[in-house]
Amino acid sequence: MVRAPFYDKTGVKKGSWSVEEDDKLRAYIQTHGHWNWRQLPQYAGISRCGKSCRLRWINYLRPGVKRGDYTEEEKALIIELHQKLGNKWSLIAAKLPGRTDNEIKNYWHTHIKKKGKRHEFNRTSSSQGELRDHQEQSSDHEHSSSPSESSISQSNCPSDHNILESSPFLSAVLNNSSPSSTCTSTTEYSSTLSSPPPVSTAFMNCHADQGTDLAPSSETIIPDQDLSTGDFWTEPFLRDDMDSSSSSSYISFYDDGMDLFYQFMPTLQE
DNA sequence: AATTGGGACAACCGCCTAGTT
DNA sequence: CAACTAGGCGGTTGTCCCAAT
Repeated sequence: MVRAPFYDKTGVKKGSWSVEEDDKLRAYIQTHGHWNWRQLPQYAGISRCGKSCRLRWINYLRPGVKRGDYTEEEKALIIELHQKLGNKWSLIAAKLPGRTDNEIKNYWHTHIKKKGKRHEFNRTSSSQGELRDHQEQSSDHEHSSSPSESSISQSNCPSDHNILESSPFLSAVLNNSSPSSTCTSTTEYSSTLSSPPPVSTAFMNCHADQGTDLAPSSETIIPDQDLSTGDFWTEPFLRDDMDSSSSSSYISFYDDGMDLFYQFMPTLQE
């Protein structure tokens, strides 16, 4: 299920995370916050790239991440929000406490989309010759989003109320449209949790830890030794409290012929 | 019992955007 | 204003698990 650990040519570890790595990352972030993802692995003593650390923290290690089966409310909400937002997984995740965009994305691709295709197939095989061309198009070009598909979606997709009215939970969540009203998206969570210590404190903490378990290993590159390369080792102590999730307006779009799926969505709620 | 094919999901990759210089 | 950097997002891949054959 996970990729076997290996080291790339630059010495960066890839693949599945070990318990030890998880512990190091968790301990470091809980102590210092993630003041700079790219430099964090150096100080945490992890041979990973910053992106990998960020992903691991956001999706698995940070407190409050919910694992396991989805509730009926969550399933319905995912469907509903995907209908509204398209593949904006981070926005969808923002409405699902404890769920991450990656997890929702996986869930969608494995569970819901599959269901939708089944319904689509049943409908195709039962009759509806006029839809055949469109459906073949949908399956052959999964990421197309033609105007014709959108128009079909607009005219035939079920009302939001089908779901909303069936679930007080959904109503409550969806009616609360303010991005700042919840703190569940990856972006928002990092904004709130990661408020780093004051710069000087963070700096002192990091260097005070050089001799501890949290210090970089002797093999790791100390950032200020490598400034001449002109790469990302620049200003390390930046605030990380920008909230980008609320700034991006999105254009609702649908892929994979999902508009047809939405036609049958009410029947998927069982 | 062995094989196989699909499901599930953790992780990676590449691109985009916002902020900074 | 252009170039650069970091963070974030969405798409895709790799691999384990398990049911079907």
